[in-house]
Amino acid sequence: MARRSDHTRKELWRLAIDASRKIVEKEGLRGLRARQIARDIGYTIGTLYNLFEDLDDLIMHMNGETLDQLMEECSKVELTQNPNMDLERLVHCYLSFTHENPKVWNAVFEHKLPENRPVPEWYSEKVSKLLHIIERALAPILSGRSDDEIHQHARILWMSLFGMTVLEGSGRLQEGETSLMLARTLIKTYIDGLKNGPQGDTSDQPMNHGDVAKC
Amino acid sequence: MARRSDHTRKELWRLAIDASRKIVEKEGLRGLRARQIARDIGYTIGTLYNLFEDLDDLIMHMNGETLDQLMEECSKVELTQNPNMDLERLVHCYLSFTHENPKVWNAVFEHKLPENRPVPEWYSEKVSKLLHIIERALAPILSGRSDDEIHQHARILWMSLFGMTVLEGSGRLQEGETSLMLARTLIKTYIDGLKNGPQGDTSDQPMNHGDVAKC
DNA sequence: AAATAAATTGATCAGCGATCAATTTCAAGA
DNA sequence: TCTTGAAATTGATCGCTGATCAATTTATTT
Repeated sequence: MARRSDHTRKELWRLAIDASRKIVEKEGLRGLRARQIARDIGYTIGTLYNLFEDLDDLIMHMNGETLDQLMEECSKVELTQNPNMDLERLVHCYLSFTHENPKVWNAVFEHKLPENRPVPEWYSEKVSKLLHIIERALAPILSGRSDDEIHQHARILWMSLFGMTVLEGSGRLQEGETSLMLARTLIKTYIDGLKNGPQGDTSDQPMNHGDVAKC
Repeated sequence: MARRSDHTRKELWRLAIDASRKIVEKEGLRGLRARQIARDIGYTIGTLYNLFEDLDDLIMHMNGETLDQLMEECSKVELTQNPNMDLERLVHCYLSFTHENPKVWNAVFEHKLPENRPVPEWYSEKVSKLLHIIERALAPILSGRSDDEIHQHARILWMSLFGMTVLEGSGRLQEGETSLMLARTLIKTYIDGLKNGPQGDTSDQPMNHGDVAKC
């Protein structure tokens, strides 16, 4: 009963990813099954494997779209030249998104490619673009410093936020604790540190990797 | 061929967890199979399921022991009253551990309990103990502030570090970028922010959860 | 020695991701 | 309009997986 003209390859791709997202929304990444996806879109497993290399591939594309969506939201934040305010808004945006799509967002970091399988370039690029927004917001405060340094601080904030949402997503926050609260305090404190910190004392900041000391 | 007196329950428990750790060290959490564990310890699956509720239970215990080990390492760090130095040392300790046991450490956050299955209390307690070390190191700098606030800052730093190691573990760091570098910069900047930050402007810090603003 | 409790086995189940020969569909060429 | 070949689709099939549980074996208690 092949039905080649029911849907184009692109349409099928959309159907599959949308169906996957819906499953993940309900059941989490753990509940995602190839057979269920196929059933939901009215095709068989074989077709699914004609569209995607394997489930990992499908998940990467689903997560990639999640990053796209977050990117789109964050792009709506108009940057002033006030890093405090800009970052506050970006954080709001970020956390609103993760709160509205908790399971889908969790899937982004819950999923791990098998050993020795590299993260596709197109995926890394999506992450880079998100980082670039933070960099632009952070830049005014670091006008005197190198691009590398700005980049590093942006990444630190990004990773920190990331850590919060990971722990929030796995239910590790405490009673009355919100990632929004935590993130606000982080941003505020970190920016204070950037503003007021001893700029001279950065002797070993650039490039001393490798020599991780023993405890 | 039941061999009740070959090993006590506790010995079997040890064997199983040690075998699991060895598998994870080599293959990562993805490669952990009940049958393989059973084979490695010279028993059958049935026995494994007599020891643990299910694989999730076993993994939780394995990860719990990983937290214990990290705790033990961090406990060796003698705290001076210099937060900068103390945290630097703790971070070294933390990152040394994660670098020496990358896959085992990854398993701690890669694993997720099924929906609606709460994190066991004994597990959360292990995390709390680790946090408490950071709190103690951070306390001198925040002598004037409430315990809650100290606690919050400690948790923020913990979660931030966590985020870095997660991303490092999944190979998302850049060329020439080390979590040690990033963590150092984070700690330094954050502590600067705590020292020099506008202490009066903490109006909305305690308790305003719930109202996550729209983007 | 008998009875009881605990540990251990391994066949078994339902389900999984993945594969691939066979089939069906569609579009292009004669 | 008929033929042909490429692409899409199917579904049976494979080798796994985590989990279950009646039957068996062992150790302890009475």
